[in-house]
Amino acid sequence: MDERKNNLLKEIVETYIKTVKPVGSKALCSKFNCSSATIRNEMAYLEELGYLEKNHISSGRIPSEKGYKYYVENLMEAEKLNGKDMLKLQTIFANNDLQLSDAITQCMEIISDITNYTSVVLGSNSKDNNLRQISIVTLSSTQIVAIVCTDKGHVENKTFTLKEGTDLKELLKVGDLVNRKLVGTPIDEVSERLELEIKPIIKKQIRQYETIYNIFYDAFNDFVSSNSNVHMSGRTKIFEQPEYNNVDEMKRLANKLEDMSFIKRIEANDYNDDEVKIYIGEENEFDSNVTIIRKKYMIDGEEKTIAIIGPKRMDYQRIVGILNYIDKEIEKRGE
Amino acid sequence: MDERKNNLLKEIVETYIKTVKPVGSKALCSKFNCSSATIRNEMAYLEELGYLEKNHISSGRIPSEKGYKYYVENLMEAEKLNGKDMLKLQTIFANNDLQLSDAITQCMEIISDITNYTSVVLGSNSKDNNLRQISIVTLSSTQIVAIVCTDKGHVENKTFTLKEGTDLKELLKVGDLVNRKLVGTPIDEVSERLELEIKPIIKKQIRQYETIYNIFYDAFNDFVSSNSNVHMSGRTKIFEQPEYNNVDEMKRLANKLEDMSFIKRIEANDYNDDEVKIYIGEENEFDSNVTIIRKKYMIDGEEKTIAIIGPKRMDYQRIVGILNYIDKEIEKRGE
DNA sequence: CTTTAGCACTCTTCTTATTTCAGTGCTAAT
DNA sequence: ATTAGCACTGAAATAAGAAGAGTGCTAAAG
Repeated sequence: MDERKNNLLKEIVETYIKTVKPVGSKALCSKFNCSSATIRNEMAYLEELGYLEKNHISSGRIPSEKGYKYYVENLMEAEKLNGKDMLKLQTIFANNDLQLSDAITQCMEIISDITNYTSVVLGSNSKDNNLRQISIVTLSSTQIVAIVCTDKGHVENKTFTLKEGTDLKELLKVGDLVNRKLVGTPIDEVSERLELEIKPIIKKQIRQYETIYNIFYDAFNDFVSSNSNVHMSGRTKIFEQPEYNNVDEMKRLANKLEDMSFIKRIEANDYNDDEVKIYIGEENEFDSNVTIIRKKYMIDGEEKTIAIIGPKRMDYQRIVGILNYIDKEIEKRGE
Repeated sequence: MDERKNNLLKEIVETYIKTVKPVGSKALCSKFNCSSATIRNEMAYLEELGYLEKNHISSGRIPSEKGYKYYVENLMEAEKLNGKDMLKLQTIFANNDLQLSDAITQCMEIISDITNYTSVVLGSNSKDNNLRQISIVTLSSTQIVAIVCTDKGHVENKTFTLKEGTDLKELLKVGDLVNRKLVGTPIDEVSERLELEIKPIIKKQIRQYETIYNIFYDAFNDFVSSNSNVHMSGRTKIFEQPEYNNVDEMKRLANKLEDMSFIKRIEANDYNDDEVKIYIGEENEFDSNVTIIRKKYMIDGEEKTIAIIGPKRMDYQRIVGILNYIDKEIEKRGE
């Protein structure tokens, strides 16, 4: 890979990102001061290495996933934030009355708007949350709400309709007991400790212990399986991208963007550093026909992942620039 | 409209619902024991009345919106629930451990699955909710969660990052004050009373009254504009319907199904009885190319609307049957 | 050894024409 | 009131052709 080959690949990737049309040899002559034949020779070589692909034998070249990856890792220039983009985001962060998490939400909205990509903010997994408090709010003699709050600030609630004659005082008493005994417990261990530590106690003291036990059990169980900790912006924006402008692709993507089991895959397992991470096509577990760029942040005391979902020929520079800019703004807030 | 004309219209509507293909005169001969010419005469008459339409001059007929409406109001037989449908729903309601609202959610999932329509459960408007309780949960010296709960069992929460040195005790004190003074207030009047009744008091007693006041103000304000009270199932199922099987329709619908300002229109203003209501095409405010069938229910003490969104040639009988069946099951529970 | 002009070849896309077919409206006869 | 018959319409499918962008390869030039 001599310098010209690098430049050529860079040029091809960047024009393809802009035009979405296979790049032919003629169009590149002027930029490289040589004939189309020379370009074709180089292209053939890049294709042999697996960086370029053809749709059919006589079409122009498009970057392969490997090509994008090489581009991102070796060729892409240090991202510089587009002035217009920055301006729009600045006005949001400038508003200091806004809670950080709200500012982020608004940001993602803007980003989806100006880029036509879909963006997701994923909160920390319920595993990393410990019980902070459970409150029982009574609505009537047969209706209550159980509200569970974790140390990361997640709140889940569930309304219960009780059997006529259930003793609310007993219910509240058990609530207090849970608060005294179980605060600090990881959310997904609460069920177990409820069974082992709370049940034996209330079995003796509480008449309708089974009904009441089930309420607490349900309240926590819903929490673990809940998905309230995901915020998506511009879910349909990605459909503006030409690669998805056909019925089958749209359906496929729309379905995945609805399905929590897919959304959860956006946050991968091997996730232990602070850099912007780029997952191109097959590299990501969400969908092999998209690229996901993501980064983690500390937002209002909680570790969150922001991910941008776009086509494989996503505007990498721009998105990396934006994500790093957000980082800076968050740091400013922290001071 | 003599009997034959009625039967003809009914037949046309029902075959079109099944086949999604314009209905020609020949296909109906055998059913009516007459020639296609006779059918054509009758069809021409029904078209003149506005019940039928043609795609082009020599195509078969499809029902117009007026035609569907006439069908629904005059021709459709008393809905009878399909046995298979009932069976699937029965098993859900049979599980008495399930809270009613959860059963409903599961139901909607099933309904979307078996019909390929989208379904929505809309909770009551925030206007109808009164403050039941606000809790302040402290997470750290600079982080708190404000949790607002209404008498209908809605819960909203918001995490706040406080300025270093904010007095948490004072914050909690104001929380108590709000609970003492404002419980029972309609949610959308809370802001006003906060300003008029709470602010003057804390202005005297609390040092950082402005910061603290803003927290409460924000917590309630978010509540009013929130949309957590909507649950949608099978958002993408409707795309299986052939009428939306093209890129433009899909985009249009997908956008509307994302947009709260459209979703809210599903629950109309003139909404004061218990019957199943059917809004065909232009009749509904959500989208002129769909039909919305909806009904209101009392679910866990709250009035909720269930709406099914499908094409104009929706299977009216089936959906009306299902919605009425749900009603019966809810009543059973109430006993 | 690298570059390039030239040319045959491939494949897509667009346009146009042709055919087929389902279905209609109208007329005149039953 | 019904129906057979027929001309007519428009959609959909198929085919054929032309244009165009782009390639690979060869042989000559630098």
